Amino acid sequence: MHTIQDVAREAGVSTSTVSNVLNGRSNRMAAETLQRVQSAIADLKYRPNTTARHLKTGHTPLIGLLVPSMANPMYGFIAREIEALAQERYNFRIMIGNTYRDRDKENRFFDDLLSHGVRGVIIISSLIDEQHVESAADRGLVMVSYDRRATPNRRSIIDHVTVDSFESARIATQHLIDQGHQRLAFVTPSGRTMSRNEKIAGFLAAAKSAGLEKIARVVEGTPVDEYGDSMMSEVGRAQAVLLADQADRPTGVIGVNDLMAFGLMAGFRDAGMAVPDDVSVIGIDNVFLSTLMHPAMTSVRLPIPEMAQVMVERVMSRLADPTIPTQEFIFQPTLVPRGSVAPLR
Amino acid sequence: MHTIQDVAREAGVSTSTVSNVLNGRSNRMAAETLQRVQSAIADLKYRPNTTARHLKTGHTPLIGLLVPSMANPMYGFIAREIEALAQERYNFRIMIGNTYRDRDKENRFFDDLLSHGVRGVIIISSLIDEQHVESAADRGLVMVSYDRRATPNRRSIIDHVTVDSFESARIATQHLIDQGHQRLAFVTPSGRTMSRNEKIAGFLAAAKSAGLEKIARVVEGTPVDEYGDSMMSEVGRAQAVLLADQADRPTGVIGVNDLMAFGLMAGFRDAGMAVPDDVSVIGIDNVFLSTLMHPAMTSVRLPIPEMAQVMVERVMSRLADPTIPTQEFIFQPTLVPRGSVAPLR
DNA sequence: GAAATTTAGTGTAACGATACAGTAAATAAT
DNA sequence: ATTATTTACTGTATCGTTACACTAAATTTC
Repeated sequence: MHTIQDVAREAGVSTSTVSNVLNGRSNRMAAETLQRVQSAIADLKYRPNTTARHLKTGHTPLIGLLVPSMANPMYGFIAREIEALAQERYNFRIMIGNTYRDRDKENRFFDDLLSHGVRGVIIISSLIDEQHVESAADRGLVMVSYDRRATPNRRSIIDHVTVDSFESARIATQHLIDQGHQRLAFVTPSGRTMSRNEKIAGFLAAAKSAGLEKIARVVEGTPVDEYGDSMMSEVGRAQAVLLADQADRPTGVIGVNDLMAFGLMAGFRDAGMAVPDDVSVIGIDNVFLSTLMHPAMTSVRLPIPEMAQVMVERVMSRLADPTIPTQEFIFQPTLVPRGSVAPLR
Repeated sequence: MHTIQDVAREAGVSTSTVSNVLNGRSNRMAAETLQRVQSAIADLKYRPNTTARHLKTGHTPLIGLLVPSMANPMYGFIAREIEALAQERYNFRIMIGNTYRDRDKENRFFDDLLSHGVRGVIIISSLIDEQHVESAADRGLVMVSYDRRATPNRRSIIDHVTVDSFESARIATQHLIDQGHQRLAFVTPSGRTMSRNEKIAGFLAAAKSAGLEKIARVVEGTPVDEYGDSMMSEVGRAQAVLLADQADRPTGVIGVNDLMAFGLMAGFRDAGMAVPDDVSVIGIDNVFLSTLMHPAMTSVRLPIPEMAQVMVERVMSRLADPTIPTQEFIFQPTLVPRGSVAPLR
């Protein structure tokens, strides 16, 4: 690996001049000098040392990305979008970590990010309490949070980019109601997150507006542990078997997300029920796998590419100018009807 | 953020002494001094600047991870395993990138890794030609390659950790043969990778040993573009529809991987065929979603956690001592029978 | 009791870049 | 013709660490 000094020597100029070339200040030199420096750079295949740059400037072309689990196809999809945008549009790379919705793991990642000098962070976490995220922002991190609403009437020091979770569950529920379903259930793993709470509220609101609030049920399964969300489906599967066994079993079931709903479909089948003939199932996320299920699963689409774009733009803008006020961006979900929901017989 | 100087001042010692404490050379000082430094560190909540450390020592606790696409659940799973191990066991973080099986993207990532001073790299890529990977290793990267065999009779400068792809396809095919299937097809997207080639060979070998080589067919679909492997299933789906339309259509079909096989199952259903009654389908990878399919999909398990562990251990060992000779690690796959394969009627 | 060794530190030059002040020569202004 | 300004650079301190050479005092050895 060559250094800027090698280039300077090769081109017969000072390191300052090479640095100027590197940083686009070529107006300060003769065209011929620029040429010489450029060919020296090319000849030596010189690439600036990001670490040294960083130490001097305080900036590093890296952003942190915290996801609950990369093994969850939804987060894999979001991560892919974010990485691609950051890389192609801004030449930034991604430092990624699994946090398993664990506050301590999140905190440890913040520490590492700080010690690496990384200042831009996108965090996918929907833990109820975001105190630790706020205090990480206090320590200098430029934070964009996904899947969480801002606290109302309170100026936050972090950006929030989220889908309207209330609405996503509401339209899923409404879809079931529109198909004549009355005995409704919403299934979630145990352990409350902000988006889960909102979805529950959306579910309940839809049920209530149809006069169904008395029989609408929120079913809380076992917790989803750190093994990253393959558990999610298993929880759904187990709950479906339990639900199927009940006399007044629901005819329309909403999964807190697609993985849960996949599990629900499998579980109902395990219990001898047909989807959608005996029970309708709907998920939220619209991961690409929904179309591969049998029947293809009805779901609620989240505009991930659009949201990823806003998240990346936001970190980048606020990294460039930290005085920009934070904002909350709320995206609207849309229903994607497929085969797992049928009219009530 | 405090620096080592702040700590030195606070503790009333030199920065050298603080550095010694930081690097575990506490034998060189009085117990009382160690105490003072430690409490200064705690009081100031001091954390060493990784960047400055790196510039000085040439080491950075970061490894690069190249995956074709994080949106592919298989790679998400592998990435999760690798990240967790690197973090928990070695306190290393991960710089990740999607490469879409594109040599230029891989090369650009190598450049960035080098400029960031990252030396340990795990690359998941199975491009036929690994010249560029070798030359990245020449430039100083400690490489561990997944899903590729080493070139026979040739000492490589990169480690290879892979499942026996030939065998994975062979046992999948043999399973179909054992169930009485004779008209076999192996479906892959167009574009050859090393592991795809080996799987094709394994498929053909199994067919041949059963005297079926004349009718065994390798079906190559359209290419899978950069949109990261949701395409994979779509290719399978389209090919299944095409296959279903043929008079001598296969009764046993192997997908190059689970995503492909998911698509195949969906496509056969689209064409009015029942799985497994009319056609048996088997995948390779055994992603957790296989169990959620209807019917649950038979697949071939790859020992990912074990492989991830070897990969991480290998980068770490060779990072510590680059003179360690490279090795090839080949893991054996196992059949996981489920419901998508049935005896030929 | 002098010399040798150990203990408990310290001082300073790097690592590879950039920022900023400085400068010599060329050109422009009056 | 003198001064002012612009052009085209260069020198050096600095970012936060660590490595290594160094030292003064205390202890051990002979």
